[in-house]
Amino acid sequence: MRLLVVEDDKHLASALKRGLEGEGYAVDVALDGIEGEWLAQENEYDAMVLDVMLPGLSGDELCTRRREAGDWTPILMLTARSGPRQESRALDSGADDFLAKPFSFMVLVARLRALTRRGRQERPSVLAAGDLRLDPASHRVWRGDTPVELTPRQFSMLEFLLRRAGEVVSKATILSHVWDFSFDGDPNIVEVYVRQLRQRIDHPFGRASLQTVRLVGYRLDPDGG
Amino acid sequence: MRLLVVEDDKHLASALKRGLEGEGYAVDVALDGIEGEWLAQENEYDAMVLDVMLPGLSGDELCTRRREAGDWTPILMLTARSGPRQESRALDSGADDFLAKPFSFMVLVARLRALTRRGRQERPSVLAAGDLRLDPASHRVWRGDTPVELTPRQFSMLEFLLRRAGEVVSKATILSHVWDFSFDGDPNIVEVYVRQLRQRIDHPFGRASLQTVRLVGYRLDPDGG
DNA sequence: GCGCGAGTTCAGCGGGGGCTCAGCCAACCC
DNA sequence: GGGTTGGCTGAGCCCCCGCTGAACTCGCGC
Repeated sequence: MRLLVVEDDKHLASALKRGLEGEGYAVDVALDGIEGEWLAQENEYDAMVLDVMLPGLSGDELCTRRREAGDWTPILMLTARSGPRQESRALDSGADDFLAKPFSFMVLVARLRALTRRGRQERPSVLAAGDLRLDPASHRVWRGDTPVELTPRQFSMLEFLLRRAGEVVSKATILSHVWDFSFDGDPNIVEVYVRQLRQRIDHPFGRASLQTVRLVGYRLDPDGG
Repeated sequence: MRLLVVEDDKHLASALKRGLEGEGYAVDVALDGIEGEWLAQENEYDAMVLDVMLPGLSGDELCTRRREAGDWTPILMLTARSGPRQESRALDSGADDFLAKPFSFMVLVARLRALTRRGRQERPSVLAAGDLRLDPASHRVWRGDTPVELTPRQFSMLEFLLRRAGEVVSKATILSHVWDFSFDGDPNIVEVYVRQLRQRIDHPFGRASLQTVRLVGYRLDPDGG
């Protein structure tokens, strides 16, 4: 069982490391969000413990970004004080559990054990909106029972839209998440791919799941159109 | 299947490496305990073979420390002489099995096979995708009733793909699991082996079980094509 | 030594996916 | 209705990725 602890308070961080190692975990520690994200990208952990307040990249953001990257490692968030605001934000961003500081070490261990036992199986293996389904692992898409062929870029864009089904997503957001950060080409590319997606997941089936919200962006109907 | 061998006798170490690679394992070698611990920390092996007597850090100590770090990779310990003292120390330190020098290579392979089989919870003895079957123990492959001849590396790659049937696996993932860490050659090698596999398990049977997912990787059809 | 087979490297190719662009159309405002 | 703005469309170019065949190395057995 390998854990990642992201905590900027050095004292707490080393205490957690020693304590959790005593419980039989292998523990990696990062002192800020940037380093944490790097480690999370490069390694496969059985669970992560994130502080909400972090320099560089907050726990919330880090959590969101891991989920967007398709990483469903169990995440336990440490919130500064038991404020319902922080707690709900933590869960919204995709955390599996949270713990308010100050906390008892035994409670932390118990929660972690629950998380790692629950483990990996119940990650949403398939994203869906109505009868539109996408499986990130096998890289395949269906409308109902009909398989749909998509190019990698089309797939990546649909995956992103599905993770935000029901929300309106701006073209800029799509650009920055689906295209490389350094992309500085014609933003029209988003429209081009919207069209390609519609031609593959909507038109042949007489649907309209991918809606235009003029001047704002696009919205994927969570019911599939 | 990836192994770590920690053995300070260079002659024996390289013999083990070659022999085990001939059995289809990817093998990393460390010549002392320190290097061994480093590699064990940084990588996830399917089993480790440790010599008891090692410069730097003895096999016993290394074993103990891996267990303390929460690493329960199956460990086979090589003891210098069949002394009950060494054997019991080996098992006490958390090893799963031991073998007294001098030993027969066939016995080593058999014990390793038992360990890696036991390791993950009761994996099926025969891997299959549709009518494509692979038996890790006897090292044989069939398409339907027709036996298929594969070289060790081809076999190892097919075994890995079968264990992840249905998923898309990237070339980098394949490289790191089927080749050992010191390999830094042309990644094109994966494409070459994909082609060889297709020529043996697909083309003669008019199948297409090994699919290319452009820019992402390869996927073995869990139904065999 | 010689031949063989496995593993690896390499260069060329062919196609398809990514992206651009210019023109068209629909919506909104006056 | 006319103008303006933003989104849609279809064609086309280009380059990257994956495929392929052949050559080379190395170890091993005869």
